[in-house]
Amino acid sequence: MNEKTESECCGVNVIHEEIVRSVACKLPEEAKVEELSHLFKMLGDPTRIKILFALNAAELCVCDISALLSMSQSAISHQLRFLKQARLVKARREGKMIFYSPSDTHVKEILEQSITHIFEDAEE
Amino acid sequence: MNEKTESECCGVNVIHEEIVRSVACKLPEEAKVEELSHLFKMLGDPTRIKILFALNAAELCVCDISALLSMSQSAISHQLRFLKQARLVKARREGKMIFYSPSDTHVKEILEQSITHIFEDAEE
DNA sequence: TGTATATATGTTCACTCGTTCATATGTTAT
DNA sequence: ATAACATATGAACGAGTGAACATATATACA
Repeated sequence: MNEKTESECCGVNVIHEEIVRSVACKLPEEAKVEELSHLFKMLGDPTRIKILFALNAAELCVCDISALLSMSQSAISHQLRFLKQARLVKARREGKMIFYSPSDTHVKEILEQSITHIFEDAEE
Repeated sequence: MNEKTESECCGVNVIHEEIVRSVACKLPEEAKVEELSHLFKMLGDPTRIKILFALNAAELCVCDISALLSMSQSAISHQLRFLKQARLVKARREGKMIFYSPSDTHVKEILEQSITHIFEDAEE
């Protein structure tokens, strides 16, 4: 159990040392990985996905989204907070209401590209 | 609290009924939303993202990934199982070892596009 | 000032999920 | 057959999180 190479790090034998070393250089920095996974965590919830799709179709207030998705105002507000913190949506106040809209077009593109992925999977 | 429109569904007043109705038609089906969120859940973990980046750089066996990420073989194997179930990676047996690689290029594109999103956010 | 409305937030609960430990499966070599 | 190795899997523990309830803030209007 101890005949491993010098690049050991966790008690596991490295089978293809050179390849592992070259791949290690190509991995993105930890901070970037964290940001990425956080973005995907935000997208990894059905409610938030529906909200994003809805906002891509039209600017909406919290109450409208609640009605649209048949969910409580509180639940929607909580999710919008997360989406806002993740800079996926932006808010605009108009009197008593606050209207939400996508903060940029990247999310929409990511969603569309992901749908493509699912489609092609289903067809194979 | 009861003067809502006929399109009520959860006890919330619908402010902009027409808009809500038009947006409702544009929402993807529930099944598709579930698939999407499941895909993003798979991407919403730093370990899995690193694995995907690594596999995009080179075909690797479990042991190599373990060494690369300084994590136990069991942990990597579990994550690979999820990624395989989600059809994000595929496996190829060669003797005692099993080599993993991306199942298609969509994931790579999604990852790259998402990095772009993060980059532009950081620059603003 | 009051009340009503629209949204935000704090707390709690239940559940999901990533990790670890121990064990099982499958392959190669002896 | 047995032993060694690479990987898979089952069980359990702990952290994270979505939703619901109650409450707080903010705006509009009387």
